[in-house]
Amino acid sequence: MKSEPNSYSIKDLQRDKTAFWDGVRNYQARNFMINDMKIGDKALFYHSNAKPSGVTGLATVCKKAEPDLTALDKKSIYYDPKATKKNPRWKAVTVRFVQAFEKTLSIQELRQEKALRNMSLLKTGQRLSVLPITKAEYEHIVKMAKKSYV
DNA sequence: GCCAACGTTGGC
DNA sequence: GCCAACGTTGGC
Repeated sequence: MKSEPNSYSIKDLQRDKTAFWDGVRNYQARNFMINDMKIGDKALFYHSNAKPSGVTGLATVCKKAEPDLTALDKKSIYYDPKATKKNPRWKAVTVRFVQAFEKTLSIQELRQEKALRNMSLLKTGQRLSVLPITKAEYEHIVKMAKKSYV
């Protein structure tokens, strides 16, 4: 799950404990949250447009997708004129903080890993803010994070 | 700031 | 349903 740290960072999640992942306005990303993300699922927290960009921590899904009502709020930056009360159009899961890495695993470091070669996050032109990862990819990145503490 | 690689919109 | 124009994302 990607976020720009100047809008919502892993530190913000650490402080808040949980966060409703609102503001996703892409159908593919939304559908991942609705169809594929279940309570207890593990997630990587990724900082985009950051210095450096990369994985900065771990989270877990603690609430399944429910309507994202910021789409109905005209004052919200996430307002969507096509959303209605009957059909809010957008949904989002809630995630719980698990861990903040001491050091960001930068996208350059991730690209160097053969085990992550096929990771959807690293594919050119991918712009989805919510992306699926495999168990192997997740575990590999957790291992990398542990190594970087030594 | 640049720009490639998308997704979305809307006229037809 | 096509597709040009436009807007956005995000690494660099």
